[in-house]
Amino acid sequence: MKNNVKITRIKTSMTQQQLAKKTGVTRQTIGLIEKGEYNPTLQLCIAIAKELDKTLDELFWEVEE
Amino acid sequence: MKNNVKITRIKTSMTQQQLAKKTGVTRQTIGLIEKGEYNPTLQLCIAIAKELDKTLDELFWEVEE
DNA sequence: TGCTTTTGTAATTTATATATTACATTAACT
DNA sequence: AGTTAATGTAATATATAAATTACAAAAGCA
Repeated sequence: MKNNVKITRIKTSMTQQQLAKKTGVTRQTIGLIEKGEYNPTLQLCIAIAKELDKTLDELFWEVEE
Repeated sequence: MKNNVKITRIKTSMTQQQLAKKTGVTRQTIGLIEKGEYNPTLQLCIAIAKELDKTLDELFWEVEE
C-alpha cells in the first residue's frame, strides 16, 4: 500500500496533525497511511487527495515500491 | 460515493459474480459498491480498477451525481 | 409459460479501519 | 543543555467494511 501522501504533504509544509484535522481523522491514522501499512477507505483517500490538491491516481495509483 | 463501476462492468459483459470472484470479495459487496451506498477500501478499489482495465480516477474520482 | 441467471436486499456475524490514550523519539530552536 | 513541536508506535476500544446466509425480484431465454 505504498503511496505519495507523505512526500506530497511535506511539499505543502503541512504537518500530519494539520492534514488529519482537515480530513477528519487522527494524526495516527495519517501516520499509518503514510507508512503504507494501512488500507484506508475510499472516502478518506478522496479527502486526503482534495486537501493535498491531487487526484486519487497521483497519490495512490501504481506507486513504485 | 457514486462511481462508474456498474457502467464499466456492464460494458465488459462481466457479471457482478465474476467481478467479485476476480477481486476476491462477494457479489453482495460489489452490488453495494455499485449502488454507491458503500465506502470500499483502497485495496478493493484498486483491485476493481485493474480488473476493469481502468484507473482509480476513471472509476472513483469526481463522478457526477 | 416455465426455467435459469442475474441482481436487489435484509439480518447477523466477522474482520479490520479508525479512535483513544499514552509514551518514546527525533528534530529544530533558544 | 533544555524546551517545544513533530513524529513513531503500542495497546485497547469502537465503528464500520465485508462475509455469510437467505430469499425475493427481475431479466433473459427455451
